[in-house]
Amino acid sequence: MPLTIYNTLTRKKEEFKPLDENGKHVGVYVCGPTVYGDSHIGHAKSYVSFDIIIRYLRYLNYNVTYVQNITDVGHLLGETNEGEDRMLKQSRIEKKHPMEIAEYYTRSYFEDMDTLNVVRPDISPRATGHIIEQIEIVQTLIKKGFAYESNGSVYFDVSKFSEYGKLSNRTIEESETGTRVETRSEKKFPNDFALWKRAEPEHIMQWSSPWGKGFPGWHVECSAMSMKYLGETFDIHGGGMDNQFPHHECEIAQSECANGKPFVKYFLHNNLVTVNGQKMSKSLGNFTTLKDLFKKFDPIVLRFFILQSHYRSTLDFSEEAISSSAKGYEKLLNTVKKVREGLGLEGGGLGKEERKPQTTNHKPFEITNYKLQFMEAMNDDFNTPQVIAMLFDFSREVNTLLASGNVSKEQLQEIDLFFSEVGGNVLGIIPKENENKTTSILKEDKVMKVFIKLREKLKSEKLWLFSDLIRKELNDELNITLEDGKEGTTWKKK
RNA sequence: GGUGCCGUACCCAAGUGGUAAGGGAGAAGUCUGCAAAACUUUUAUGCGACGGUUCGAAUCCGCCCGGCACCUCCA
Repeated sequence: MPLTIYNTLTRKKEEFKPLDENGKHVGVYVCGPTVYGDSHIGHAKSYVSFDIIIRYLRYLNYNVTYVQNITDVGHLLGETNEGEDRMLKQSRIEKKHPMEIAEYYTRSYFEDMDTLNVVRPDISPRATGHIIEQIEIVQTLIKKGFAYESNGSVYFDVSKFSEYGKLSNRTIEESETGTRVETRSEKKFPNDFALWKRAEPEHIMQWSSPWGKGFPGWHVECSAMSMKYLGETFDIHGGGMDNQFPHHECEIAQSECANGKPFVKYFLHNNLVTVNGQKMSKSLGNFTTLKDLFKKFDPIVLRFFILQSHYRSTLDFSEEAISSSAKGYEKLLNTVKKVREGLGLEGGGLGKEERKPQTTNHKPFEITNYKLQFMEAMNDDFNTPQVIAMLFDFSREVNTLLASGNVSKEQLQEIDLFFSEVGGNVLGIIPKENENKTTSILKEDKVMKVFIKLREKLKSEKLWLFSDLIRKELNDELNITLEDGKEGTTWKKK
C-alpha cells in the first residue's frame, strides 16, 4: 500500500504523489505559533503530529523542505478596530516592546519543541521579516482586481473568487446569514477580509506601504512566505483544524488569485486537544503550558501520549490519562534497555561478560512481519496508534525471547535496529543508545556492581534482612530499583 | 440558523463490509527466599438507540438521542 493521506480539500484519503517530476522533493508548510505566550499541550499535539509526518516522509527518502512560520505581527482580537492587537496587549502587560515579546516567546517555543524531540523546521520565517513580500502580494491582488483599498486599509473582495469556501465547505451566502458581528463599513461585503490594515498612531508595530502606515492582515503572511520558500504551488500545507476557516480559506483565495495557479496539493489538519470534552485554547484559558507539564511528566511520555491517538482525532487531556501512558511507555522502554544491555551498549546489568548470549540453537525470530505492519499503519494516513500497538506486540515477543536466554548477538542487533528506526527515527520516542553514557554514569555503574556483588554474597548466606535493606535503601534514597532475575541482578534508575 | 466531526469495556484508544488491535486498571497463574520485572490466562455474543441494505455491518443507508468543533483571535 502506497502512502495515503487525508486531504481536507477533497475530504478523502488520497495517494500521496509529490509535485516534483522526479518524485523526490516535497515542500511542506505548517502554520506556526503566534508568539505572545508560552506554548501549551495543544501546540504540542499539532507540532508533534507534523513532526511525525516530516520524519516519515524523510524515512521514505523524500527530500523534504519544511517551512513553519513564526507569527510575530499582532492580529486583532475582534473583528472591529476596537479589538486590541494580541502582541500589543501582551507587550503592555509585560511592559516590553512587542519585538521583545516576540523574541522571548519564539525562544520559549523552540525550547519546548526541542524538549519534545520535535525536529526543527528547515526555515522558520518571521512575518515581520517579510513585510515587503506581503505588500507585493497585496499590490498584485489590487492590480488584478481581487482587492480594493478603503480608507488606508486593503480588503480582499471575496465575491471575485468563486471558489471561496471550497476548503471549509461553506458558501458566502451561508456565512452571511450567520451570527457574525456587525462589520465595519469599510468593507464592501461582510466576508471580505483584510489584506492590509491602516494603523492608528499608537499602534507600535507599523510599516510604510503604498496605502500609508499600517500592518499586514493575518492571512497574507502565510501566502507570502510559503510562496517565497516553496513556490507558487507546493505539496503539503498543514495546521490545526481551527485554522481551516477562515485562515486557510483566505490563504487559498489570496494565493490562487495572485498567482493564477493552485495553491496547495494536500491540506492536512490535525484535530484539537480537549479538556473535559471542551477545546483547550488560549482564549478559553483552560490550557496547561508545556513548561508546567514538563515538571510533572517526562516530555517524551507526553509525546508518546499524543501519538497514542490519531492526529485527526481529538485528544482529551487529563493527568490520569498521561500517567497511564507513562506506565505503558516505561514497559516499552524496559524492553529496549534489556536488549541494549544484552548488546553491552548500556549499563544496568552485570555487563556482557557475565551475560554472554548463547551462540547455538537460537530461537527463530521473524521481524519482517512487524516491519510490514509498521509500513501499512504509517502509509494509512500516519496511523501512529497502530504503530505503537505493533511495538507492544513486538516488545512482548522480544521479552519472551530474552527470557529464554536463547538469543544471538545478531538477533539483538536486528531488534535494536528496528526499535531505533521505528521508535527512534520515525516516532522519536525511543532515545538513541549511549545517549546518557557519560563518565559519571559509567562510574555509577561500577559502584552499583559493588553493591550487587555484596548483596549477592548476603543472599547466598540467606541474610535476607540485610539484602532486602540494601534494596530498600537504594530504592527509597536514590530511586534505584534492583531486580533479581535468573541471570543475576540488574538495576535501573527512575 | 449554516457547515462538519464524534459516540467502541472501569479509563484511554485503533479498527470504516468478513466476524472486536494496543495501553492502563482489575482477577488468576508461572517464575521467585521475598519484592520487582517478564510471561500466560482472563475482563464488550458486542461497538449510543431503533429500523433498513447485505450471505455477512462497529463499519453502508435512514431516523432518533447525546457530545463537540467551526461560522470571531486560536495549534
